[in-house]
Amino acid sequence: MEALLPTFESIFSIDCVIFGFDRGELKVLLIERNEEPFKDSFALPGYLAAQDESIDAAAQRILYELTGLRDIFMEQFHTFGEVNRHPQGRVITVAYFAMLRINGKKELKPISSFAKKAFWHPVSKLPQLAFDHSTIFERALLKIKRKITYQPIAFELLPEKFTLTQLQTLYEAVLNKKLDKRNFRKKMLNYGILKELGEKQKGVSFRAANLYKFDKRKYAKLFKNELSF
Amino acid sequence: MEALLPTFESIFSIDCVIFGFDRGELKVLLIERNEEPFKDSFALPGYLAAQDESIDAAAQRILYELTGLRDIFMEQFHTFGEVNRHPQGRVITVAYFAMLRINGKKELKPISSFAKKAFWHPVSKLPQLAFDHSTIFERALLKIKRKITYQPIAFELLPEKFTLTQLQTLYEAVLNKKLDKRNFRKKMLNYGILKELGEKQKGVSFRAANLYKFDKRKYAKLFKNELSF
DNA sequence: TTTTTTTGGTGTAAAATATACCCAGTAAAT
DNA sequence: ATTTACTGGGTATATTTTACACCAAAAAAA
Repeated sequence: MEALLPTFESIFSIDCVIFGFDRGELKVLLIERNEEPFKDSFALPGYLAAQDESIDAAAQRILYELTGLRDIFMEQFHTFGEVNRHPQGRVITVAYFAMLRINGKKELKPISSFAKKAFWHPVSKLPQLAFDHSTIFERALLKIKRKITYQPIAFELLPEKFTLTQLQTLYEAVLNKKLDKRNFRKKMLNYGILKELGEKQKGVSFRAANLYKFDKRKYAKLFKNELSF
Repeated sequence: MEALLPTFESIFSIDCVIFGFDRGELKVLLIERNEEPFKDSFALPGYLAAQDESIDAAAQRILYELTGLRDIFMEQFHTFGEVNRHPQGRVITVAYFAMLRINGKKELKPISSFAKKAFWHPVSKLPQLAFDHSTIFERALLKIKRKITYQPIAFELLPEKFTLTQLQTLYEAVLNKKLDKRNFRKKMLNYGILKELGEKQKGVSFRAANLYKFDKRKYAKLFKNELSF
């Protein structure tokens, strides 16, 4: 690489806002920092990018190192570049978000010692976060609020098989408002992207609901015709 | 600034996609580069950010230096961070877009010698651009196509007083499809964000059309009530 | 076994919104 | 006077959105 470019001590980092959904609650993945600055504080999983990796690749690597999660589809949504957002220098950060099934299988276990632990925290009553991470989080939340109304990102948060009530509860959690049950069902079923499985919920202490799954093929077809939610 | 952070020869830049509208055609602001790499090529106005300025401020400064334009409201839309997007080193670039009235008053005159000239180019039949600027441009175009359907960004492209036909032509240029005249008018007038001026177009060789202007106050009110296009 | 509790699942009417579609009026130029 | 080029308006239909309430099913408790 030629040294024709002026440089300064700039670095850039990646921060990830990973949303999950559990027991009717919307959650976000946080870490407890193990290094200064903001040692012991809660923060979004994020770290410095390396010289020889694209920002998308950096996002994948960093999320893995801090949480043990691999191959999560993340989407970039905003870059934060205020001069003093990092107390130790000029760091601009590219923020990504993702939606993720929280299930027992995927253990949260930081690989790097940079994070003491990684854990899910309810989106309501979020504590103060390190750096400008509260701002970053708010912006991510706004993003998924908008996006959920025109793209089927919600399904990423649910188990593969889910009931319509679970789906509705999720929408209500993200949008933070009540929805009408009949209209919600009508609308969802009308999109034609749900496949009814003919199976029932099990192990519940009330009438078992029908299970559905998201039908990717039908959605792809819908999308080709330029339709969206 | 303490030197606690690892650094590498990273830099970041800003690129601006400025849209304009003239004679029924959608245009984009390009520069002709005066420095290697890609000397003499066409490119989006863009340059390296400085250490002590936020990325938003850098965007303003860089646009000014390369085109002479000041105080243009720009919105960040994506950050491009492939490893090899710049032949001379690792440069990630934060891309901004803006909508701009093209009118005689604002002269395009690069302040910095980095650009030989700045000029408007029709969006259709755009030439090959330097670096990954063609990709950046495409992404910006997609962005405004979506955005124009739910936010009144179109008015920024028109003169202060405009006719409904001009407005429609603009929508057609951005969306790249024909719209029905009566429905378009009905819809626009229904939003209630246009103020009819009671004036007529002048100097046209056919029946003069009514002039309108965008009513910011009414739009602000609309927006408070969470409505959008 | 009966009752209670809890959730699942469904339809219709009214209102709002979006779509499709054409022709007379006006000004300017010749 | 005629031609040219554009403005400006209304209605019928289809689609989408909204509001709204009750019975069915299953498990748990009595």
